Amino acid sequence: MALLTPSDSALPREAQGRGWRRRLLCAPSQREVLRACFERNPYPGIATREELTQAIDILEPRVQIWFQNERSRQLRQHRLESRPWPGKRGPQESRRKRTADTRPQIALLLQAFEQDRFPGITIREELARETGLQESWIQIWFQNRRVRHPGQGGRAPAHTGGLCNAAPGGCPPPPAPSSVAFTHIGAWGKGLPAPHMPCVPGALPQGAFTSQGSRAVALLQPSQAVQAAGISAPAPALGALCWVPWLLRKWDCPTLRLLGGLCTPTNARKTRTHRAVACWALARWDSLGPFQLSHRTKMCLRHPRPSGVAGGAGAPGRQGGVGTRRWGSSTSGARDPGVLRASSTDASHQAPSQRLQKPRH
DNA sequence: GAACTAACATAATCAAGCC
DNA sequence: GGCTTGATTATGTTAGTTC
Repeated sequence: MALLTPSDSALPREAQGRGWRRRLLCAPSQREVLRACFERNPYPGIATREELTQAIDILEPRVQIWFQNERSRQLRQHRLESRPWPGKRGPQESRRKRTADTRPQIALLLQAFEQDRFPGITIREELARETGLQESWIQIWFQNRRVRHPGQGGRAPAHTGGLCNAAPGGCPPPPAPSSVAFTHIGAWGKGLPAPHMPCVPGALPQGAFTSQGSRAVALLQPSQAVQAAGISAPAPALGALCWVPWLLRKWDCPTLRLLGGLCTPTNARKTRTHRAVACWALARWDSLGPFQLSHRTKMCLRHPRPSGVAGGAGAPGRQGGVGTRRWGSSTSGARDPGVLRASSTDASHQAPSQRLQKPRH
């Protein structure tokens, strides 16, 4: 059943090794099967997806993407019509088995990651050939790698224009633990009092950074953050907020491991100490004013990304249809609201992506 | 040009498996 | 139990295709 009809359009970006995968055009019959399956279960496990792959001749990763997009559409539609989303029903289908030991191939991937953190389809397929791994696995590997090793690797995504994913050439080495002071991510605090750094090429000094990918989080240089917070301590040449999770791991610093009860992820044991991003615990910008000394040693976990905060592949300039959701209105029972989230409902929590416009290209 | 939608991005989380 | 890391989710943007 050869129903795949990729377009014949030119792929100049792919030719450069940075392009997107060629679009899959679902035939009506394929879509029908997918929709029928979606009706039965919008969250198919690997077994079902594999079955679909066999049935309609669409690769499993494409099936997975289709279900992601379809869920997104349906969820949006349900919200618009104020209908409850049925969510997961029936017994949970099993996940894909963890990919076996990939150590032999990792070196090659690391090398590729160093050169380019956002490989296009051509490069990913090339890596897949060389390693014998699936291209979709490589894509996931890069996703996870970018999140967990923000300071490593090469260029920012091509589509982010002037935004950088890290300073050119990656983040600078982290400062010594003794002098660390963390920046404040205004996006998740209330009433960010300080100016935003412009995110245009050349505007950010070495070591400054924007958030991952194109998610244009307003940020401060450490010195600015300290200044804004009224901290008199000398501002270290802190390179990047993106180091924080890394620091948490590497330094094993108890002062960075406080407030375990602040967020209550289901998997708290595994996430509590790692998924932290810098924000000064208890230091509510609006209510407490300048930091008090007692706050300096406290870190809190960042609450989950609020709905409406752009997490997407590109510029924040456009208002997506889903982007108007208020915080705390998650439709997913799986996502932990967290303590901070519960108090984060006012309009000052505007998504950073809505405040910081990325120059379009 | 607008609408639709596959592809891709993120953060957050779950969970397997190793130490 | 702590940690690493593969897999999955929700959500948002980009860009190709169709009308």
